Amino acid sequence: MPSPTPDPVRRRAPDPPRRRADAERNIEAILDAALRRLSRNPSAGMTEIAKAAGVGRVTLYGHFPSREALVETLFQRSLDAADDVLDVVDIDTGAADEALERLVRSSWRVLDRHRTLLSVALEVLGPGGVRDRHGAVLARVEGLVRRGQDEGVFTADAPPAWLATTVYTLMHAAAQEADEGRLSADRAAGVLTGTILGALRGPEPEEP
Amino acid sequence: MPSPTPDPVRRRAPDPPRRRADAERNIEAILDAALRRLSRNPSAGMTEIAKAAGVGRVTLYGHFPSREALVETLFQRSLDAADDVLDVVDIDTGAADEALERLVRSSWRVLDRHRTLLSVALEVLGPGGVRDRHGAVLARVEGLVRRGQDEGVFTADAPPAWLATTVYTLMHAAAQEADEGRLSADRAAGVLTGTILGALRGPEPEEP
DNA sequence: TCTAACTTGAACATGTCTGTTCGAGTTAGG
DNA sequence: CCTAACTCGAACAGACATGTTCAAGTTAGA
Repeated sequence: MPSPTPDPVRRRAPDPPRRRADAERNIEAILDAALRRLSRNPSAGMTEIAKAAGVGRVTLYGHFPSREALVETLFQRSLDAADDVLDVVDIDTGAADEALERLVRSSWRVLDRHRTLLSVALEVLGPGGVRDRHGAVLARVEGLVRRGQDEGVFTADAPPAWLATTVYTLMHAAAQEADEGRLSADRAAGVLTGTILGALRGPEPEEP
Repeated sequence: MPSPTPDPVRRRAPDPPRRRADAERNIEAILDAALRRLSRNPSAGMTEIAKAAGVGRVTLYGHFPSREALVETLFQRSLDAADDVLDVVDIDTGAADEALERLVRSSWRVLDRHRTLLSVALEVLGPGGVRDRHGAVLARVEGLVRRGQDEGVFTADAPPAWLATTVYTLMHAAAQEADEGRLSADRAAGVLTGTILGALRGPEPEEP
């Protein structure tokens, strides 16, 4: 049987089906490699991923019964990671614009790895749950935006959902630009937060 | 011979190899359909595109010898269209922020259709020329940004290339949000220009 | 009207991707 | 050290995409 033990992680359930150490290690290697390869090339195949993980193709299928299952796990992991960041950054404390700056500075780099993953998930898993699940994490940012609007530090002329998308989008863009060397890594963080804060502030109204 | 006449357009050369009217019509239909299908699903195949264009698969191959050739034509067309917009919008006239607002309002909708095309071109044509050719049109926006910085209406704390990317990225995002109904079409233009102008203005410095 | 240009479905060769199975070899861990 | 867990290459089946060819039908346009 190529199948080592039941299944790897699914959803937020650790569900630890005592696996051997090497299996555990390989699963990790596979997920890492998959994330890397898929964000570079969204149509990377199982063979390519297995090779990048330094693992046989059969082993890959042993842990993930299908490409879809692999993408699903990857996607869920990505969402969990985002959730963790939002927890750790303590999004509800302090002035909204300062909380946002903390958020941006702490996670724009990580977001890079996950930037193409959303489109892959959309293609493989279908728009069904994907939109909603991704929307759920965006909603947390949206909450922060709304708080900022109440505090008067963000413009109230734009819908919070749009401003949340703006944050997300610009973080992606900065990560990509930095990744391709068009934005120097050390200036990136400062420039990005400046741009985002400006965007959320909106255009200054001419008349009071 | 399934091949009607030489080739369809290539590059900026109209090169009109007298085609019959129906051929001309079909080519147009194919390009339209391809743009539509590919931006919805980047890995759409020739069969899918042909069907969407209401044309036989053989006819499609008659006009475009390969999928790559089709994407290439599509990509070039897209660049040409962008260039035309930049011409028509008269980017070098008036205050920089006003010129930018004209640009955004006139083309954010069109950009929607072309949003996924860049990634398709990257995958099919390779990063080689694609980056440069796309960069060339971005450079024109960058020029406008630089002018705005000189005039003092845009922040000088961020590199012009980054601000140009910001404009491009936010236009994409708005088009997508509007496309999926999360941003009402009538408010979209105003909200988007507000966000972009704010982003280019940057964060207000606390002290003078 | 007459012809060359054009379109078309079917069928084909080729290739790549996905999953699966087999059989034999490693390795973790009690 | 012994066994169950795990890995791996090779080889398979099926699906699907790309191009090509063929032979017969339509249609534009002079």
